[in-house]
Amino acid sequence: MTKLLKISLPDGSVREVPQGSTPADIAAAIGPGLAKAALAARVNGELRDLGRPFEGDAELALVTSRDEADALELARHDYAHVLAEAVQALWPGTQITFGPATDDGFYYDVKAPESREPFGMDDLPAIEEKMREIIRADKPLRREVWSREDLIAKWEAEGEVFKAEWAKELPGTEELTVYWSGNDWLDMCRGPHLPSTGKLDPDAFKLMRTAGAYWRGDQNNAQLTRIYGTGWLNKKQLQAHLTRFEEAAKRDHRKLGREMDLFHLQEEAHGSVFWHPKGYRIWRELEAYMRRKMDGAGYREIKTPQLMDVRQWTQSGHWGKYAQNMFAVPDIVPDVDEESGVASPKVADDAAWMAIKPMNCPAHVMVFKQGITSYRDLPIRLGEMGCCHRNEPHGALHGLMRVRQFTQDDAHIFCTEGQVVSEVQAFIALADSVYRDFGFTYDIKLALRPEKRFGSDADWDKAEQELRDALTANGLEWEELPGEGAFYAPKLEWHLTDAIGRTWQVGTIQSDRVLPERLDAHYIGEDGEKHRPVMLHRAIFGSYERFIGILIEHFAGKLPAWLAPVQAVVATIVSDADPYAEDVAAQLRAVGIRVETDTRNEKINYKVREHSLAKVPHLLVVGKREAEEGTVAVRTLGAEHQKVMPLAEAIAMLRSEGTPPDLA
RNA sequence: GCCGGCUUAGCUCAGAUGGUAGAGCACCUGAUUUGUAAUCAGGGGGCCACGGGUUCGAAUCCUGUAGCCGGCACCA
Repeated sequence: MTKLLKISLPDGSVREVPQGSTPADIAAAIGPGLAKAALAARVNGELRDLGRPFEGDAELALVTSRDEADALELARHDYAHVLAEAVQALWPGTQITFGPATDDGFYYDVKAPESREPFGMDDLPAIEEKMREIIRADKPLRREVWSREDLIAKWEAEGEVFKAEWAKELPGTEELTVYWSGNDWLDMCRGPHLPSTGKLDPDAFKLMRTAGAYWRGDQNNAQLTRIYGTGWLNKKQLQAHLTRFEEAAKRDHRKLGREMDLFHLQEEAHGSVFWHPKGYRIWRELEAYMRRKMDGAGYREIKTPQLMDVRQWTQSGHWGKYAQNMFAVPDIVPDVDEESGVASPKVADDAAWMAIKPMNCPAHVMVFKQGITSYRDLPIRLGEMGCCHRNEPHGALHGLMRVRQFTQDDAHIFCTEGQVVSEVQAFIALADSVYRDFGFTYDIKLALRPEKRFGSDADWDKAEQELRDALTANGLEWEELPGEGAFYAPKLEWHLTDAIGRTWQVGTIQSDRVLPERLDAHYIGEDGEKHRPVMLHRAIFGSYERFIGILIEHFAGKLPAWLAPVQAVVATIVSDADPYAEDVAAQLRAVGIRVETDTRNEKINYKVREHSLAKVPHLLVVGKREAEEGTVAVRTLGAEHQKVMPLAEAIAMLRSEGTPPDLA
């Protein structure tokens, strides 16, 4: 007699079913509605196909579209498969590789057949149409276990060199599976999948773009075409996503930077920013804010050279590791032809080379090393608004977010072994207070030792544990990222979440025992002997350029009043009010409010529109009435109506709103 | 750096099939003195990214370079 399997359901009930039963059978037994709605199953917590038989007694939870995270993951994975099937149906000879789900959809990396060019945007509509066909055909997705040899043979027979390569490396110990789409197409895949392509909504996905991607993420390998799509459970979700996508485009800092006249970039200095008066005003406010924060936290600000002899960078290890990303400058005087004024620099073979600093650390160690430091002086916290240059790969440059010249809110804390945890704790608190002031929430990640690194394992163990201890002491949770640390130190990273849910890595603290060693920094301990200090590298904004870019996108250009380049505009309705407008502006200026007047001969509608688009927080409209009564009509950005108030009240309001959060 | 795309006035963009450029906004001038998101009229403005080639003739075709855009790789 065959033994019945006991399947327990989330409601606590237990069903007994014969061997070979599947979650789909249970769903059908419960009711036809559930049978139709079921997309997959969680069997003992593991997400599985509906049609995959139980292997023993189990806890079962059926997954429907109400289990959104699971349902989306399944749908996106299936969209990816359908995408690959569609591309191969349209262009036989296309090689397929991988196609995972992403945060908002899916992609598949493919290689176009030799007979045609790589796929491009123009191909997307045809592929989408073919995908819809496959979805409407409601092809069953069937799991099958294959031997490794059969898989390799299949891929080799079909000229799928990437798939064959991968199959050869799959561990022999694991059960290898394929999924059929109907009876005519299959892909090697761990699964799980929906029961059939018809469970996908043909109107809930959209192919977004194509891009190059390397096979297995290695730039020495073949370049494939990655086809990106966004995929959802229904059309409404897709629409909502596309709207969000447009929203993100509207707040693009490159676009707003031009519209708001904050900065520009140009070919002659690509990757370096030309800050305009309004953009630099934001910078100055941020810098003043950060100085107050750092002064208050016991940092002392220094300024160190832009150019240092390459010897210094060799000693620190940066020249060896990053020379290709550094700007090197020969220490020479170019010949100048007196007549023509033409300079012709020649670099002698024995010329001394200098390099523009790509970071501030070695220079800070040099400052630390001046004189003799006692343990009584520690910790020493040296801060610098350090302007650095890195010759980034050209394809990496992106507006303010990735530049070749940037200024960090940098600092290095030199401390004893025993002070590390409390210094990290203090920094965690400082960073928190800053991010709160800007209205960001964040997640903290701990990046652990990379494969290529300096320093002993014992030191790495200690350094990583100190960071964990500091987080624990501050009652915080974190995620660990193996292999992501810097070559000299593990790091904590602050990942901010902005107003539309995107994340940005900004702040960091790294506990470094390598650089003090390499540059021979020491202090005199209680015992009168020389000791190595630990060096904590840390930044909160990261770089001013990038942080301003993030702020622009976070606030969609509508910066809080304390950061707004122009905090108020006094606009006149009739020219009779001009003298009063100037008087109002003068009074505002006298209390430190950044104000402009607009007395142009234009309609008030025109002025309101223009200053609203310029994202000026407050518009003070004055006409005959206000001039006579000593009032202003205040129109706040985003509001549909205005409020008439006595000038004194308006000044008080603007002063309070324009006060930086740390001074409020 | 790699793959694909793009580059026309300050900005956003039109300019099949080759015949040396156009709109809106912005700017300037004039009129208008206006009550909360575009007043009207006139005017000026372009080495069509840059270099080479094909052609009687190139913004249009070919080619090289640069920058930008979307990714990839990189990110001390």
